[in-house]
Amino acid sequence: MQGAALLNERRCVSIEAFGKHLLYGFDSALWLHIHLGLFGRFRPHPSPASIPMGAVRVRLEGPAKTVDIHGPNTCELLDSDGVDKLCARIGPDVLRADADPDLAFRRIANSRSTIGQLLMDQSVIAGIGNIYRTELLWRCRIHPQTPGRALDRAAFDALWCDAQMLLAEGVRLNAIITVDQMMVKPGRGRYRERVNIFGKERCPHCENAIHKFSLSKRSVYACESCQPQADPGDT
DNA sequence: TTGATTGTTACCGG
DNA sequence: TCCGGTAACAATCA
Repeated sequence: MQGAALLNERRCVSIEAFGKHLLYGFDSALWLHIHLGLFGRFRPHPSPASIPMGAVRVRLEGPAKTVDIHGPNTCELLDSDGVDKLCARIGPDVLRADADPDLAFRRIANSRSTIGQLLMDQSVIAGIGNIYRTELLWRCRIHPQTPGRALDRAAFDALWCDAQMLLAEGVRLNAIITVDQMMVKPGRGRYRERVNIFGKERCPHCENAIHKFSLSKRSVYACESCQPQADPGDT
């Protein structure tokens, strides 16, 4: 936070997103790097906003709106060199036009780790979180414990395309929605009606029980019937 | 009041 | 070099 004063009265001239990392470019060649992590939140207020409430790390003030950023995982100032280093360690972002899916495929195809773990590794593919991991793999009929090297190019391409589509919808509706035919944002509440198997007990496709287990220290769900595990001999 | 959780990184050891 | 495990940190909700 010691650098925050450097941005006083500065104008934000560009905003970039690399996966879940946000970069606000200022006319002073400085970048504000924000990662919201698990708990970070943007809270908008009409301008002029009153005194910040709670643990506000950054306030971005415009003529009409003011946005307070609470509880980000990362909140720091970077110069161009720092931005280059950050970009170098983030894998291709499915939502970016300049993303290179070949790079993601090579990293997956050369890894003994499971696809469930690899999808959570931001240096492999950026932007996919825990809910999208479960939902994408279910939609593509891939078991989370399939080794990366067992995934063929066609399966990867299907996964990449579905991720592009789902994440774009997520941006459009500002909500994680992975069920088909939900073109509008549902009302407030939890995700139960927005997802297929995450946090569910039954598979909507075959009605079999959903298996919950831990992968990369996070809960993952799978339908053992719709997402059969690869024969260990295949790897 | 407590536990779970839409995430990431550093560090250590095998 | 790769990978697994652990710890740290953040805020909110049921």
